[in-house]
Amino acid sequence: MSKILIIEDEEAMLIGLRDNLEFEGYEVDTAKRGDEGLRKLLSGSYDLVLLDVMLPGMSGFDVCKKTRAEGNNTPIILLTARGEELDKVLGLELGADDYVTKPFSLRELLARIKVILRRMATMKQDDSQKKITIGQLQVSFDDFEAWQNGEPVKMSYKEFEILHYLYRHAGRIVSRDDILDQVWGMDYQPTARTVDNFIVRLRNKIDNEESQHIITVHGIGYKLVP
Amino acid sequence: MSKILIIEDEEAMLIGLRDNLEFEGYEVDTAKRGDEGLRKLLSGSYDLVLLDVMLPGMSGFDVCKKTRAEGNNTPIILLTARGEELDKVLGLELGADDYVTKPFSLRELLARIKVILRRMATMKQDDSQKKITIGQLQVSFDDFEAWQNGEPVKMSYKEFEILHYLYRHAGRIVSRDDILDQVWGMDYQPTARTVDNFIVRLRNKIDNEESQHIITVHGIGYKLVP
DNA sequence: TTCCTCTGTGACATTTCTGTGACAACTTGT
DNA sequence: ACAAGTTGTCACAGAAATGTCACAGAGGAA
Repeated sequence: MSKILIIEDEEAMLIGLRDNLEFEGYEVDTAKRGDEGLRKLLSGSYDLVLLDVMLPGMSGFDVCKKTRAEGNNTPIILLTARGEELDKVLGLELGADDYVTKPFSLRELLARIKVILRRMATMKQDDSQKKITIGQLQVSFDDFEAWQNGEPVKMSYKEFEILHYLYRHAGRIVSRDDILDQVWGMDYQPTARTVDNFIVRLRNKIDNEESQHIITVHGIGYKLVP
Repeated sequence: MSKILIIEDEEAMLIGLRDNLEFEGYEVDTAKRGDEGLRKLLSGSYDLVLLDVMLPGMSGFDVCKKTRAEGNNTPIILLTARGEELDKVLGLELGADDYVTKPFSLRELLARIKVILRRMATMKQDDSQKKITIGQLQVSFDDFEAWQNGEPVKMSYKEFEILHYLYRHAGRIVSRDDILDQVWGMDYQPTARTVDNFIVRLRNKIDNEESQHIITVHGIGYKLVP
């Protein structure tokens, strides 16, 4: 389910929103200060943010501005008080996606949340096909592209094919012969040791000291754990 | 300037909106009945529609629904009365882009209009016959013209076609065969190496030392990054 | 015709990818 | 602990793919 971050200093409002959103099935995180909220927003991956304008630490407008300046496009709904009308315009031009005016009805807020989440969902589909993550590597098998925290990583065709085969059989053990048959085909095949060499190259891109994702099963083959 | 259609039966509201929008520089057309509004909407090409919910002839909801059913995606802002709150959700799920609740402030409405028109403007850019920029080259595919910082650059027909194909698939990898099929057609085709040669010629016009826009994906094909 | 541009090809240079062998490190069974 | 078998890893050479250039026809314009 969608994760929503609420940045709001008023205790009663915060609790009310949180409870209602959780009741609706959303996963909710909260922050009471502007700077704290910005930090959470930028670190965690939220699907939507409810952002009060009047905040200690840093104003909602500044949170909004800085978020966009960081290249983060998480949808933001501003919670404004009556009489901040001029600010509304500003707020929307600042990069917010929508706003509601206090006092607002819960139903209205929920409707706007639904609209924005739906819009996001439809936008996501086309802007990239499936990007999957294996260890510290993000991979798009359709586009033959790979990244490590945003930075493109070079991978050869064979490397993609072998990783793809492992991925399709993730959690199961595959033998070297399986890989040879599937990736190279029945006709011509190199040594089984060649597979080991490709495994090394893949490991260099996927694993690090802490986490091992391509597991050796001694005497049998390899296993990819996601 | 943007053309806005107002569908609203209340005379005072209609005139007030029209005058204000015209004052803001928009070109305005109006309709007082739902069916009349739908007809205008479908025939004329408006950039945005303000649509009242309570209308003689046909309700705003039906206008909205039928518009979308016809495949028309003109942005629609619903004008709803207080107490139609539940309808709001419905309205937005019906294909409307936004709504305001009467009585609304003019500034709020103008802000929402600006937001939607801006969103549309950024979406439109690709399908218009604008001059697009790839690297250090500006191209108009409709006119078969190209420039480098203002100076005309000679490009052959095939070069345009190949670049256009790459551009239409920008960000995605296209194989040499894809290009051959799309640019030369299925019947007669030159060598795949011919594609490479054209890529060289395009690169000379597009890339420079600092920035590479036509990327080689070894073993697969090429990719244009904007 | 003559001159020009555009296409497509071949040849060669350069880059990238594959596959192998050698040796080190590890696992397993005794 | 030891030997035998497996796997990890590296450097390197050959293979394959790509970059690049010069040039020859094709076709059009003067």
